[in-house]
Amino acid sequence: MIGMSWSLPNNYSFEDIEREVSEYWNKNGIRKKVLEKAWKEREGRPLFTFLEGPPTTNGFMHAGHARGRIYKDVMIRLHLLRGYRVWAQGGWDTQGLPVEIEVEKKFGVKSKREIEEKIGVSRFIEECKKSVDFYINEWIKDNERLAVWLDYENAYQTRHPRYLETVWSFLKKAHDHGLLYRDYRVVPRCPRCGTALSNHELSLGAEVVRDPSLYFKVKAKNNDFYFIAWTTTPWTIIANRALAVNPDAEYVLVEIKGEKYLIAEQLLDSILSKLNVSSVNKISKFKGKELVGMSYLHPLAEEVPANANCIPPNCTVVAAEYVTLTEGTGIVHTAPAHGPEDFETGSRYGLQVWTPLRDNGYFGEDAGAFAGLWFKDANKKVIEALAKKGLVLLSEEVEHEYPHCWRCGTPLIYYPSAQWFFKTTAIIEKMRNALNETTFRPNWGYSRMDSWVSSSRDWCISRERYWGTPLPIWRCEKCGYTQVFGSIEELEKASGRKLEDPHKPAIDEIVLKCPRCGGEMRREPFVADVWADSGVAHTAALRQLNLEGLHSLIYPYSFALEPPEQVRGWFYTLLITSTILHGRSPYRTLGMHGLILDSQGQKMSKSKGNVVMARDAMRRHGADQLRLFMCYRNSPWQDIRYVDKEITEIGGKLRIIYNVVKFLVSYAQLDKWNPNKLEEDLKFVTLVDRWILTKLNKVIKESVENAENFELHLASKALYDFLVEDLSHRYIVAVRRRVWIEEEAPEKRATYATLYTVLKRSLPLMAAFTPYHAEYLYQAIAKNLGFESKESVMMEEISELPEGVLDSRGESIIENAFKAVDAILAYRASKGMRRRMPIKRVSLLLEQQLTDGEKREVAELISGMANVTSVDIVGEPPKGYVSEISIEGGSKVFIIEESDEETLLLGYAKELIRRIQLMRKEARLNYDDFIEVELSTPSETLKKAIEHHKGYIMSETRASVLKEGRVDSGKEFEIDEEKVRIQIKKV
RNA sequence: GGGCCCGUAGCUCAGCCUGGUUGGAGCGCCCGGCUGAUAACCGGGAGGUCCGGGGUUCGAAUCCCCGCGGGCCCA
Repeated sequence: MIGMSWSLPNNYSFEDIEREVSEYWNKNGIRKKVLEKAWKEREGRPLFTFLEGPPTTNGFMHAGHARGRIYKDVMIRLHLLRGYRVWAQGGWDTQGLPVEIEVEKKFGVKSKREIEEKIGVSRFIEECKKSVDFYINEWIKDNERLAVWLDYENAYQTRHPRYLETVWSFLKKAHDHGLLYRDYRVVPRCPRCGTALSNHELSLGAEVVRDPSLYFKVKAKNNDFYFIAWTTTPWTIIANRALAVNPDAEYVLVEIKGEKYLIAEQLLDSILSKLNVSSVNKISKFKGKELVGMSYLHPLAEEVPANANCIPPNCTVVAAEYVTLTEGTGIVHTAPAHGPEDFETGSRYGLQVWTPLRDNGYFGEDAGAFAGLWFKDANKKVIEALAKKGLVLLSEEVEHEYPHCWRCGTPLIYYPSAQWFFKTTAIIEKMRNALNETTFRPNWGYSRMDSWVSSSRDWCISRERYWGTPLPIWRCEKCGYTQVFGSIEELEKASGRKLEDPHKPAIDEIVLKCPRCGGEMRREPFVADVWADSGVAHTAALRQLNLEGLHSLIYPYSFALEPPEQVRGWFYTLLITSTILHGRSPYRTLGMHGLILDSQGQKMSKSKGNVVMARDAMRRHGADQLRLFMCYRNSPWQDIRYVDKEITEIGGKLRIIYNVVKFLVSYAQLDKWNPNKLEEDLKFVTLVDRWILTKLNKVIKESVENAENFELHLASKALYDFLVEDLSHRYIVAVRRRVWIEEEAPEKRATYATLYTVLKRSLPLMAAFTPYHAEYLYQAIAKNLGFESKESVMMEEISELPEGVLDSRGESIIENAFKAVDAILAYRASKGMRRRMPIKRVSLLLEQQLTDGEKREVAELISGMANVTSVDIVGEPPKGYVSEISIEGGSKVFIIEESDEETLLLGYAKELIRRIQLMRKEARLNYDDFIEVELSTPSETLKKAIEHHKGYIMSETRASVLKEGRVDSGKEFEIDEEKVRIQIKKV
């Protein structure tokens, strides 16, 4: 346990660290302070304004959400640390079907009728509000745990009156420009939810399903042949009103088994092979347009009364360009009520838009034999009825994509109804121009979004539901005159009523008098598509706070970040509304991030049950490990597999960094070193110190620049690999002998000063990625070494990036020295020599010219790291040597002499030291405890080693007494088959 | 049918934009070593038709074209 101490115990625990930091932040309101300072005290600084894509408040945060939020936070922190003036308002998507469905589940109701009859609209809406409150609260908890620093206190909520007013002003402006219209149209509809869906919602819920693939015969009227039509939705045949052909295609009349069939020539072979018919007699041939106008007998005339007496143009052949010859028969069964294209054809030819299907998905009484059936269940009955009359040519099944409700999974139907539309098609070019101002990360996002925008269709913005932004549209029942209100105030003025809450049901009570005919005007009974809610965030978020005055400063937002599916969702609706309200793109840079897959590479989904919740991931790994994993593992825009082992592995870097800090703090404390005389101490730096300081500069620059380009994988790799590989594995290994010196030494001061400098400058950058660890280590250094720290590492600034390389010469010398060390170690390994056994003499030929002092330093470094008794730095190859190893350019290592008796004895002395150290560790002695050592060995070699190196052994092991004698307790070891028994005792 | 992304060691991925010495890292595996911050680490090894095929070039994992496979999206 750490407690609020900023201590550095031996048993590293990320749980303890994160708990303590979390308490510290909460107790002192650090998040709020940092964000406030970054806005209020940085006037005139470069701006970074972030637009939060509001999470829907209908469930908990899962790993995929967490990934996006981590990146958002890293970008925000980075800009905070870089000294930007930062705007980071939170936001919540609080209305719409997703919220309603959550509440429906709670009540166990499944249809709109049940909501209205069992619960009542008013109570249902109250429950929606409560549910939203609950989930916002839970999300904030997870966000705080994840250390996502947004301003939650001032977060926008789409349900707020001043927020949803902006949806109204958008609609009003659209209406003023003639871009809002009511139309009777065939739209995708969820029969369960009882509402129409927009086209972009349609694409959210496509599923592969098995459906009938029915080839059926339609008897020509006053003729002896059959049209062959194909469908995967036999239930729509009930509402059939025409057969469509491609006017330019060729059709043939063929005879099979005594019957005559009409079919597209190009598709004849594929049909014949399905029927197992090898050859046929082609009777005659027609162009599609020659068939137009021919009448047929409705295939379900007997079963459905309304189909019995079709009057042309109903039940005739019509022409349609969209009829393709890639599948089916080239003759498309057309039901104007159940397909958008069918509807268009229907209105061109004046076909009846007729259906006995009700909008709840069940057939009504007028469906005759099919009355009361669920539309999907009617498939089977229709096929049976046709079969009975011999009208089925071929009935099989096919796997294909069919649209389903993206929230409840019910198969959708196309259904005619009156809806409100925004004329997106009229502003496509404006939107594309606006989009030109936006940069994408990665930049292929641009072409993706541009092509989506280019193919825009009009946006069905009305939903027949309860909990949402009410459409502010009043329409006269008598004359159809329409009025759209752009604000609550406007509506209040017109109605003379105060509106406490602009939601349903209160708002529906407002009835206005028609200014044109004096009739009664009632509100159109719709709420707005939720995508319109979040889609006005660029303006509504400030309006909610009564901060419209800041709009010109904050808008267009610097940055937003979401998964690429938002190209057709939020990014898209933001662009639409922004183009209408302000004539430009609402965001300067858009980032996109990839998915989280499960460990098998499968997409996470509720149905598969493989979803990882954010809080579970954090319970297991902590926030920082998860954050680092997300940043380090892969580029932000590629998918990542969630694998526990890999999170732990990458997270392990944090432990190493912890230990680096512990190394500095524990030795500096022993030496009572502090950074008061930092400048002075830095004057003592040697080559290896300069090497790490130079690298530090490079790395900070590289990391920050990559992060600013949203290449967080490169940014985090640069920083964390530097800290782990260069600082911990190289630098500390190289210099640790210095801190073991127990007297005042300039190189020791230099080491502390260097380590301190590297950490002090790395930790603020680290705070962007792993804020808990950065804060803890920052405070730990401050409290234990005593420097004047900021209240939080997040208040530090990385405002200036170092320019260029400070010391390339020193850098290359040290790099070569390290290579020489590696080469000697490799040589040793190839000879089967133990590391502890010293090599007698080595010469290093370096390309660079070194001063005597530098030579001494490099020699010492190599001697220590590679365990060589004597190292010479030379200018030309030595006369005699055992082995020559090239390292880089012209630099070479020469092994002059491997060993002699003296090094052998020294080696044995080191073996003994090692074993004594091990015993010290096992006895849990402190670094500065003194011991008495007693040894006994029959080995002459070991005895000699002890004799020759007594002082060395004693000083290395902090022994005040070292003697040979009879030892019967302690521990026995074997060194090269020589036995030795050692006993230690604390003094 | 169209658009976008991806295909490099057993696994996860860098490198590709701006072509150039024997193509890298981490993990895993085998062998050896080391361990007074570091249940850490160090050295060596095995393991690759850089998806395939064409082209450009003195030279292609990298640029171009055509395929194949996987993913996302649209139709």
